[in-house]
Amino acid sequence: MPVTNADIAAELDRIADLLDIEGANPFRVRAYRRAARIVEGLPRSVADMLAAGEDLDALPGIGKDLAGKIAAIAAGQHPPLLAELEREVPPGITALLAIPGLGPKRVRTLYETLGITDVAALAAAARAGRLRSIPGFGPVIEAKILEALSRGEGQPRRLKLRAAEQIVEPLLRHLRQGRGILAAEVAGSYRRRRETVGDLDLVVASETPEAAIAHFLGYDEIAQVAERGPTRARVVLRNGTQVDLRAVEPASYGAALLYFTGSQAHDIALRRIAVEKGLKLNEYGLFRGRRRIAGRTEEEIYAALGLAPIPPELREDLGEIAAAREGRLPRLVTAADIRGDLHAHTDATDGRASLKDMAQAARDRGYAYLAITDHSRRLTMAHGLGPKELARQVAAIRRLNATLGGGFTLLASIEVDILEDGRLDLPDAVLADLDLVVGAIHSHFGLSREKQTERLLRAMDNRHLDIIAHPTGRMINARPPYPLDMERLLRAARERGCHFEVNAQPDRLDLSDSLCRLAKEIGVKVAISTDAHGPEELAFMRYGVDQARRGWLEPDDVLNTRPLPELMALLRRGA
DNA sequence: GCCGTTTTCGGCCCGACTGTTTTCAGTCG
Repeated sequence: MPVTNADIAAELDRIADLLDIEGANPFRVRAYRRAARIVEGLPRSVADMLAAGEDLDALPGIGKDLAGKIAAIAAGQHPPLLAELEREVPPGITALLAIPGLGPKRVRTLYETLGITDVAALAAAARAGRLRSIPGFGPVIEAKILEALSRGEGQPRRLKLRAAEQIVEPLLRHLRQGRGILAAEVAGSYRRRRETVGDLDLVVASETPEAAIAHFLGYDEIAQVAERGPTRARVVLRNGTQVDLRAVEPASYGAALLYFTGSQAHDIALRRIAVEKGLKLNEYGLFRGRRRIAGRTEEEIYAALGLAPIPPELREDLGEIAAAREGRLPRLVTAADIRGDLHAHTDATDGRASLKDMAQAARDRGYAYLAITDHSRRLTMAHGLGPKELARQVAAIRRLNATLGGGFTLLASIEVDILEDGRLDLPDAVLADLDLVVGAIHSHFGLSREKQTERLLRAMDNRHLDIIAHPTGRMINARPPYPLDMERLLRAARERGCHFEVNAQPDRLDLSDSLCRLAKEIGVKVAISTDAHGPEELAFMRYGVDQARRGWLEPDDVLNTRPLPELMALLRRGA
């Protein structure tokens, strides 16, 4: 079993947790956590980078020591530091940190006074009323722990972005109706458009922050108020989502938005810049001494720090600050740049709408083209098309195009199955008649990394294949990506003139943000496609665009920002 | 543990809220 970047990040987080519980230097703990986030966000596997002879300590935030430990973990070794920590602190104890209200200090106290090392022992002690007598604890904390345990907390639950949106929209409507609320926005990872969000962070501007808090607390979906103060409240909604609201005066709104949008690493980096300039940055503004020199908008704060305004999607401390300082931030792709969709199904296979309805919906969105990519025959459960059925569909598409007019074109295409050995599921002669060919893996997810990579390489050897759809097969919160050598695949794609998809289904978002960035670095253009199975799913485009933006993609990096003739010229058959 | 056209040692972002405290530690983001 290869050691993935996620595995390495988890080990680094475990070291950080154990060090934290031991009472180590907090900056040392932070270094491990920061390294975990860096490794997690790398587009390429650490194992590959090491095999290529790259120095991990070239990454900002990773020095010689951490580079050595990461290499050891990647090689499947147990770092001596971790072994040592596990001798001193029972390793299972880190699970207690996931319980709200329990941090490293209290967890350590629980261990030292009552010998508690796991959730079951904690629950037993709390039920027996033994926590309240520990110094620093009391009856209220004991009750809160019991309540958290009864809610089954301890396992952080992250919502997919689309689910979060459905919670956010009515909540924002409620807030914006509040008297004296001048602006309201969702910040946090939601605003950065991460594929999943933990909790929701709201920021409102009001001359009377306390009244704004009171209005927020009147929202009828609130199940429990966990905290409330004059400028901040924290609640849990009926559906279990935690929502934090921060209310500030308009002069601080930009500063508060900046602070609560994060990421934390981005915020810390900005504050360091402020300190270097003899300034102080907090959620109320940017200050020289006691005088506020910026705060009403994010833009004026960035400007005062000598930075171009940084779009929320880039705020991960992954190079955006240097780019903003040097005036080389990307001009990110937007939904308005998209001219068409290159992956959609109809009721000929597993879609829900007719060819005509899908065409109509795409045209109504202002698109110039829509590729119809039904499944091929191998996918029997989706009633995949064989050569004859496909020929009939192609003829129907040509006929429909003759009647549609208005600068809109349906493209005859297919989502052809990539078989276990890398061959495509339809004969070349059939594929040659199509406008473009999208290929995808739908079976044999369990192949070794080597075999899965070879499979896709072989598929790309077929010159009819234009785009690899949902390249890693991952399903967010449900199925990990199958192991692939993505760097090798992207380099091969560039050589062959093949392209990769950013599948915009909110459950997929595949390529991910960091893989988008890798594709751009290697020079492979991507198609942002919805894989719509009905007209309404054409609207998923914006989720794909969001991921592409997180991956630093500009309009030129995206195939379907182009008018049809330019698009066709970029495909292999046009070359 | 990281990092440095001020530094290779001595810094490291900043504040709100809670509960348990008689003035503040712990947690959280």
